[in-house]
Amino acid sequence: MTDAPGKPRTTIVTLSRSAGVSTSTVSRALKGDPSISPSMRARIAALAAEAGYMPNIMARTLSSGRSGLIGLVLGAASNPFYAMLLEELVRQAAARQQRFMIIHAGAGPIEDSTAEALLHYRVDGCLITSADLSSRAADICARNGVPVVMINRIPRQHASAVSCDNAEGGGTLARFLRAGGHRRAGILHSGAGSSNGIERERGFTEAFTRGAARIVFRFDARSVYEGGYAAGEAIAEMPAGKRPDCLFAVSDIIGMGAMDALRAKGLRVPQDISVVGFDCIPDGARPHYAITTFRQPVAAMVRRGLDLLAARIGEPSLPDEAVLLRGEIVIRASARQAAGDAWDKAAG
Amino acid sequence: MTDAPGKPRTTIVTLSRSAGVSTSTVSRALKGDPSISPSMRARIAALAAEAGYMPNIMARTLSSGRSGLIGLVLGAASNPFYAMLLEELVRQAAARQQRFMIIHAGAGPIEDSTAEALLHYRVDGCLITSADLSSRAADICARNGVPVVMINRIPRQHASAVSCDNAEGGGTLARFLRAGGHRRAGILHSGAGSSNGIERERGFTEAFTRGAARIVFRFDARSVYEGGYAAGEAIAEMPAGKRPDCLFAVSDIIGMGAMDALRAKGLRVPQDISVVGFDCIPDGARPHYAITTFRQPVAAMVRRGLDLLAARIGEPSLPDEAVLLRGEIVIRASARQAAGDAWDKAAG
DNA sequence: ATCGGGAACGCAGACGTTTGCGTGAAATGA
DNA sequence: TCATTTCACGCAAACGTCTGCGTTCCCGAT
Repeated sequence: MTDAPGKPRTTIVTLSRSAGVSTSTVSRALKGDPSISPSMRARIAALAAEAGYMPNIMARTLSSGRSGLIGLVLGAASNPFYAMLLEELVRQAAARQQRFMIIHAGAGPIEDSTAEALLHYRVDGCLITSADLSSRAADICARNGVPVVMINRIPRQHASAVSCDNAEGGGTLARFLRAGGHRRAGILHSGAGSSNGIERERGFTEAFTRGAARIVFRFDARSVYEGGYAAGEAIAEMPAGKRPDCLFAVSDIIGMGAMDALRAKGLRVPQDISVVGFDCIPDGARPHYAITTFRQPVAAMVRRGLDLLAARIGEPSLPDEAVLLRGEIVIRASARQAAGDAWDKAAG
Repeated sequence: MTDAPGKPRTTIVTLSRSAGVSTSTVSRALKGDPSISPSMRARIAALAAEAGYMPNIMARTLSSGRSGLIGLVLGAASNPFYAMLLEELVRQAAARQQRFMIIHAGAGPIEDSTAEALLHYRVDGCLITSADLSSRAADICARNGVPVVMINRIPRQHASAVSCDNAEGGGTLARFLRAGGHRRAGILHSGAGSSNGIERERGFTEAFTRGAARIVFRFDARSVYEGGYAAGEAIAEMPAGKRPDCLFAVSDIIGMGAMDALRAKGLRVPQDISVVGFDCIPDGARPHYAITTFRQPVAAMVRRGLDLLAARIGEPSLPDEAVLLRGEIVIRASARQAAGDAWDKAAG
């Protein structure tokens, strides 16, 4: 079965024999069952440590139904935001003794056979982080009673979700731009498939369009740098009078593309046109971009997401829940702002 | 145990009963054992499909010792190269009916408890993609007979590896730069901990330093954008006569940082100084950078890596193997080149 | 002296698959 | 026609852990 040479992995049975007790006692002792005497518990713990005992999770899963495995659907890695999210997820999950099984990574659609793997492995729950609205994995989970939590996404039926308050973020950015004297905004969105983008744009538009201020330009940048770049080129082509005086990109990566295109065409950012983004990805902090943006509270989002999932794994009948976390504006050099600190006060 | 309400998951036992045969027959029929008659096989397959049967991998693992899970150690996601790698890995693994369990992601060290999870879950093998030389996970695997394959890394003891021919890549870049008339090179390396960087630098130096050409500058850019930026600033400070006339960054991300810094300080790339990188990450193709680089054959590397691993899972006694794949230079605008197509000929 | 009641463990079945050995029956060869 | 294969399938023992029920022993309270 395993490697022929004589290493009979130490198991609970091995331990029970060398301790002269039953396997059930060993099992219970190892997980701190109060019905085992402290002395016995200590003795078994010592034995286990000495023998280098490693529990066989597969066996545990088979017996108890709990695998400690969480299915993970990851968004397009071309957006550094998901890289951030991934690292934070893995870190926090490990601290909770949970591991991720990757179901999918990338922009493409999820094949059925892939999504079903999630059932084969009896994952305890499933985490979906993808702005993409359609998700086969979520359906399969829902049909089979596997709790689903979405991070960075608006909840769908049969799923809990935690995301940043996208509308509020868009609104904050809009107020900042207005305070900086901008009245003609362009919006670089990411199509109808992205729930985040839709919310951000809604919040922005509502807060921006007061008085004479209006949205004078919209462009579908598809959540990729190239899309933003194309938008920037289009804007640069416009006659100076028609051009927006500021740009709201629903994600930093788009905004960065736009900035590069504008500059390549000879326009100055922020002197000729201001640009703000969303997400606060590390790349946006580089001096070359220094993009003003809205930071999503990634660590907190991950923590709440994992909490939500853990709760539903423990008690599957819990109702779906959507939590919105507040982010914060990060002011950098890519957008002109009002003189003095008027904004600081207004921001409260 | 599972959800109380009446859904008794269809198992092999269920199927065996409704088919009126033994469980062993069902098991064998489902996996195409030739000792089962075609008619029986068809009948059982139909039954399984109809009942929506899903094998319980945990039970299979317990019995057969093979989990179909591969442990994955991922490098720092701040380098987009690993994002590329991840997507390709997940895609190809899924096609082979294999899944990844994430052991670690990011730059930080791997905790022991994390690495041991890999034993708890009885992973069939382990894939390590990280330029970082030290790796706790590899040791643990080696000690427990779990095959290890490293991608994008020089092999260590007890591990197979597949990587791009880094030295050859460095050499190619060096010859390209020489052909472009450069004689004073600066090298932006990533410290002694990166086996890739070391090889790339070695190959570059050997090919570049002929005749009057020499390496006039070295800088540890730690594989991050900021490191490259710092290097660029340092170079811009140098008196014009002392400055290198070209820069070899052992990874694109470093080179991009350097380019931004040089330009911010008023130097022109490539007019004042040429810059070449390594990896061919998508970001480097952006018009703003257009960095000349060396493309690693990622898809092929992943394929060979998975092959290597599969072979060793099947036959653990196979000796370690190191495979080097040839990459190709990608010429863009960040480096001056010789007039005409002299290079094309010389490259062969 | 009897009884009720924890405390501390042991028994044994279950979880769902896999697999080494059978074992009848049909097919083959002489 | 009989011995020998080959075919197709069944038996049952793992795999390692969990857990619902006992069972024993010891104590303090009647």
